[in-house]
Amino acid sequence: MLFSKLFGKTLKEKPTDTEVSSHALMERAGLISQVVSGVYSYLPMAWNSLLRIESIIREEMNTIGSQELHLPVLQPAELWDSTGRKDLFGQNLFTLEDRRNRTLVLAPTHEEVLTSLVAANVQSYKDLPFILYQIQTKFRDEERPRGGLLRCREFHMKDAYSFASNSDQLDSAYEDMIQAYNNIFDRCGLSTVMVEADSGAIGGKDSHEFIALSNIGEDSIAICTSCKYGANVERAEFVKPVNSGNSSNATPEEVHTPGITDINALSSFLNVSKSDLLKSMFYLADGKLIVVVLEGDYEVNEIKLRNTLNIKDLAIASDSLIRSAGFIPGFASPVGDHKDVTVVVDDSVIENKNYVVGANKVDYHLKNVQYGRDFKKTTVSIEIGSDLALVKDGDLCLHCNSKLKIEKGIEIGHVFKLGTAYSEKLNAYFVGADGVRQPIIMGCYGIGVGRILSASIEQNHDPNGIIFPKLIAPYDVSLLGLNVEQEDVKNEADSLYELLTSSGANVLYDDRIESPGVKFNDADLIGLPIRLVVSARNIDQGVIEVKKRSDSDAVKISKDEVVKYVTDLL
RNA sequence: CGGGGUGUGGCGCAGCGGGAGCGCGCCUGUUUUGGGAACAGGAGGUCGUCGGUUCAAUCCCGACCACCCCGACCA
Repeated sequence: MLFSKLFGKTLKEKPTDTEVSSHALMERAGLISQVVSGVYSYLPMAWNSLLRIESIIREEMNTIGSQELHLPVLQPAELWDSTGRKDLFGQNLFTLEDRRNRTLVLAPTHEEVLTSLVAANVQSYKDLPFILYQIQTKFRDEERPRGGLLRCREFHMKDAYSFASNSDQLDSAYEDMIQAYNNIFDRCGLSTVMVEADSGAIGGKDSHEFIALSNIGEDSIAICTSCKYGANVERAEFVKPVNSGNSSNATPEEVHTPGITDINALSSFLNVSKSDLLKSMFYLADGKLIVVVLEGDYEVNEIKLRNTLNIKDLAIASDSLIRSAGFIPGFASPVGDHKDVTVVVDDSVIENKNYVVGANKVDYHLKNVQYGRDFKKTTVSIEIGSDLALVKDGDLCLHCNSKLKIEKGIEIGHVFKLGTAYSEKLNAYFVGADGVRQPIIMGCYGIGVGRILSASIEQNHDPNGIIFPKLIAPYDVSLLGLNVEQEDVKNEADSLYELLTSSGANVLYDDRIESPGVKFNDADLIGLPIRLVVSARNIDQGVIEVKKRSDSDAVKISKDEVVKYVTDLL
């Protein structure tokens, strides 16, 4: 490719509306251009990269025996009603009407269409198992798109679905997929970790996310510093120490605590550790007031809370609501008789004794309070020992007791064992060897193609620009002709371009009449893996200068050997 | 959905009740040539939209829209 013909201009300055570096660099290097919030045009260089990423994905998907197909974006809304996901996606679902006033949706994902397609094509266990996948544009009306290609409203995603007649087949597809994902991210130059994930409202049992570590990421994960455990903080579990303190059965006693309304103040006022205090958090859950009780050094994990109680709408309760239920904010606790309130207790509270809790009376707390005797969980059918606490940095790993570390990252892949939730709703059944009709067991597996590009740039850049991993770079080589107005430079650069191109390299040849500084800076900004310099000075020495974008120094290679040298690096 | 910010040429920005400007980029010419060259000349803008105030609005007032950030939310 001749730089003089390349569509897409580089910019000297960072565009105003870009905050994260990958986004700014992609705009500056002329890779993408925003059309509206969360929607981008991919210019030729970005498109080259995305196609290379897609072909890596295809290779790895095909290697594990998946078949590619292509499903529509435009889908009838009723299909989404049949699984209840129209409501679940809610505002995030783009909907439109056709000329006959039929409501259609722009698909945010494809479980529904594919499962109904499969339902019509699978009758017997002999038809199973198999994996289907596609790379498709998806639409989600995100409330807050951000970070360029990191969170878009229109984006490319690879989605794969496995269909099995028994759980061994599902497990095996899941394992194959994990292996394929690791290969894909590896080849794309990404450093990722696989962690346990929350499987959400219609999820199955197992679910893992692939996270590209990055401090601009929107996901937080807890990783064990010693063993292999890692989980999204949404579901991360950790050791909750049992207090060794006194285990006497002292009776509750009021303590005067004037103006002490929060855990930190109470802890220092009474000179007891926060884990000896109980925190009562009030929520409005699907219209009902609930109080979550946990030790003072923990925060409520709202995802765990939602999952445990199967809550759809969850919000912090207002002070007025708390008061009207007979509690005093700041001095509230579940101790006492509270008919209309559901009490939910974190498992850390079950074993320990002699907590300090609010007295439901202004300026007073109670000490020597214990679960079971002085208050208990009410009504709801949760098992004792529900874990409702949010992991924090330094908590201990349940598996090896080492410290957990909290990291941020970008979710670039997600795998789920869906089970039979979709096949039951969409009537995708098969007849087993025993003659019994049963639902197909499913898994689903997504990868954000644009997110791979963004995350990869996020992990691979320096102050001068992008440092493209070699397998996903838009071109392999930047060939700079310095002062190509000089005939010998132009001839030399032209012929090197021909030689490299014919030996299989994808070369971006900077043939522009521009000063050397401009060319060096653009080459750094675009960040192709290898840079070659042809100049009068180098011609005199009979060499071509070769520099890897990731290295700081260049090497001089003789003209005759440079093509081999470069193609060996590819 | 709450809070904050910004809308002026392709990009980055300044400005101001009465001539729409600067830097970068772009075009032409001359000189230059290894890390964003110099000089000269030139093209390019309904100042986000609508309404109001005023003799006069890019500027003041109001509404709306768009975009960005923080939070909430998010298989």
